[in-house]
Amino acid sequence: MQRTDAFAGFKPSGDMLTAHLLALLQGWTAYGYDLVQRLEDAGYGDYNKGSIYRTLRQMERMGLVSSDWDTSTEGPARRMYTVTQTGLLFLKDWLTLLDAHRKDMEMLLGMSTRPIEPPDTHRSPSS
Amino acid sequence: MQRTDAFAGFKPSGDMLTAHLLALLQGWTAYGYDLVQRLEDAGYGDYNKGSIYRTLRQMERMGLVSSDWDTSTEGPARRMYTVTQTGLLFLKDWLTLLDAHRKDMEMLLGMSTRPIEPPDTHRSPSS
DNA sequence: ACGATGTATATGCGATGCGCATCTAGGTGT
DNA sequence: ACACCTAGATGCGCATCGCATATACATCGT
Repeated sequence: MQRTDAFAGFKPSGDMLTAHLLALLQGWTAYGYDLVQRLEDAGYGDYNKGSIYRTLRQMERMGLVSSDWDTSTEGPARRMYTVTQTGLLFLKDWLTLLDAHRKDMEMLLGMSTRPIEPPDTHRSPSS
Repeated sequence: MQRTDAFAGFKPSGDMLTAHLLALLQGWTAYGYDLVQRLEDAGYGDYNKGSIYRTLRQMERMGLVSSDWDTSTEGPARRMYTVTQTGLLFLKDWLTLLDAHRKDMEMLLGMSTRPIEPPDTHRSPSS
């Protein structure tokens, strides 16, 4: 997390990448290279190629997906990933957390999603 | 990110903590100890005490907040934080990103926010 | 036969982030 | 003198991540 100005070059990763991958995998099996390209083409964040492979393996260690090799196609073997029930629960929990966080934000920012305007001068009522 | 089962003991941090702190600071000044307690009491995630102080300093390095010492009160001096315009922009961008991510998720999960049910047996139509 | 290119996965390195525990230090009460 | 509360900060060890690079199989052109 070190986008220089406000979010310039933000690269989501970690939990967000995990969520993206789980969502892409939900209902189908897929392999890494395909996911890399789909994330790239669809413009869902510009993730790092290596991070995607590593995150998939990590997700497997966490039990969110399972994998096995597919040698039936031409070209190099593909590691096919399938979402587990734990993975689906994780995805559900992630969305729940997102909503809770969003609600927290709205609460803290004044009960409504009014746009945030930078004040010309900030007040400081000092506790 | 290594909650064992689905999200057990999830501790949001990084961007989420930054967002929480910015939201708490928006419109007022505050100091770390106060923020620690407010986050704790309000149940906005159970953040680590040390992480909060370090995140605040990091936010300052990023230009999201500015700080100066307050020695006017009794007790040890307090480092008072104030949100900058960059901080407000960051907060706005964060919420925009959250919404975009949420929309991505809905899109990928089938155009609706239908609850995700773990299937009793998962299908694998293979590519 | 052989090198270039495309497909597919993985890892080493250096930097950063974070949880946990601990430390410093001032102030208050007994 | 001592315990306790307030307030902020740091050292250690581990995980994460971007970037670059490595490995390997297959296809195509010459």
